[in-house]
Amino acid sequence: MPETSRSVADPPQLTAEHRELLDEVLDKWSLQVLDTLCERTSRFNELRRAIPAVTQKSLTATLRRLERNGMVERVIVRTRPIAVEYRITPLGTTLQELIDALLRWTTANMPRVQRARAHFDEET
Amino acid sequence: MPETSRSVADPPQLTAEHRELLDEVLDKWSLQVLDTLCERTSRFNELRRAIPAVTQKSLTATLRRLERNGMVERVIVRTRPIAVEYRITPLGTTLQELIDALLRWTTANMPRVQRARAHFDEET
DNA sequence: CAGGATCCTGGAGGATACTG
DNA sequence: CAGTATCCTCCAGGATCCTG
Repeated sequence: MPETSRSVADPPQLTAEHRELLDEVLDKWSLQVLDTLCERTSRFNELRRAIPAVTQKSLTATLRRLERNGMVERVIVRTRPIAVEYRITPLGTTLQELIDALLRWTTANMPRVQRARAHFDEET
Repeated sequence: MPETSRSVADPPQLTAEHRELLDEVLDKWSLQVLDTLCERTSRFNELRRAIPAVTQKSLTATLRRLERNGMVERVIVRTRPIAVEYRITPLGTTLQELIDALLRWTTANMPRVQRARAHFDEET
């Protein structure tokens, strides 16, 4: 069948829906939150301490977003005062593997990038 | 040496530098620009037509950013009027492979994500 | 054709104060 | 402790007009 075939692994189409999911899940704070939760389940204020630069508002928003998309699970512990634990889900773990691939790529190619930048910046 | 060892593939550290590179290179329009240029070298207005939603300003900014980071190459063709070709670099190709991995992940997991969202949204 | 220059606006996200 | 509720700022990015 002479379909206009692409390469071997047939890269999927980038729709607005996929773009939006990536935005929600790869956003500024999500990477650090997921990274922290991969090491161990944490409570709200533990996360704040693990990620000092995040504000309470942004952390809440990030956790809600990740929870809504099924990346983390929110577990309420009925003590007094209340405690809330955040743990990564299996789906979140698959995402973390992807993020690690991103970080390995940046690490491996940062020198080339910096040379490209230096070259670009010194022109004119 | 009893360093605090991590897992097998030792996931690299997320520094501000790496975060910033990912932001510059995985941004809203970059994915579509890279995707288009992977299929074939294109000129400015070809890109505009390939990505109808992008404004001229945003496309220019995206191309400059990608060029600065060594992902695309800008080739000036001295005709009248002038023509400019944008082609993907080897480094850009490695990035595209990564993006394809992202898209494969979203494609594979979109059903789970949508179930998670439905579940989350119907709770009160 | 391939941009540069301006003006403008929405909405992300910080700071701060309060609460079940 | 784990959030909500407001207010406010800032700037990415769209719309528009102009040019080598």
